[in-house]
Amino acid sequence: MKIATWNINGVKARIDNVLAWLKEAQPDIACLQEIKSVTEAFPAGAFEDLGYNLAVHGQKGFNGVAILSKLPLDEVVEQLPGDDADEQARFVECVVSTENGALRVCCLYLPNGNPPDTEKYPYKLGWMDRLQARAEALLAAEETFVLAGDYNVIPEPEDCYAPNAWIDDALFKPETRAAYRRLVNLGLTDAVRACSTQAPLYTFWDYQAGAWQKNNGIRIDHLLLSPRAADRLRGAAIDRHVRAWEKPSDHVPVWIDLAA
DNA sequence: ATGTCGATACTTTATCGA
Repeated sequence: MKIATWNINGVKARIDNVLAWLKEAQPDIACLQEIKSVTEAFPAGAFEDLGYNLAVHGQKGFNGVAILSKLPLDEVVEQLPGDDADEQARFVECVVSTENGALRVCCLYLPNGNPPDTEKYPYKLGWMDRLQARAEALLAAEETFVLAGDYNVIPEPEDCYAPNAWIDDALFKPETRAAYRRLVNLGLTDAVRACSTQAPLYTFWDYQAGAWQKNNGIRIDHLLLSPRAADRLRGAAIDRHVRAWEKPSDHVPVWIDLAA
């Protein structure tokens, strides 16, 4: 089965691209970030017509996430536990039934955190602590799960075009990378890195300064797999050709192929 | 070279977030 993640940068602006990509890629499950829409305004019918069940956690103007799934959604959680005062729509997770048992898919839009000398950065690090706790709880329950989304984290220097230019950025600061390493070191598998011998591998190219034309990209969209999910990993890919389409998102879809 | 987008509001241009 194919599970994808894609920051679409606005569902209203991107609906034609998203539908075209869904028809081309045929993912079983697609985790979308930055829908920039309230739940009520999300174009559910267009996705239901393609055979998808929906779990949408929207917000006015910014953020917003959604899961599209061809399998029925047995359970949906719309909040990352750990802070009831957090009103930003950055998380939705679901459980689906597969031939190999229950699979939990978490769709996350981790805070950007810039500029780092503002309250935005501690919010990002706090959010990463909560994600760590969520992963620990699911591992303790021996669940099979995938954490898919826009992490706004450049894991390693080889994941960006000019590491020295990113040193003070919230996406690459040592504290950010350390928090991401703590998460992975729980025993999770970075699917794209596990399936590739290449570097660099980018998933985002800024709209500015001809970043796409110069291939000045960064790798910030990740699928982290629990051990039981990693055992079923058959492949992973980045659909970078989508960045060359008309009116593209600044991110491209990233997907994995799991056995059954 | 902070060079581009998308969404919002007491809109028709400035702002915010990325």
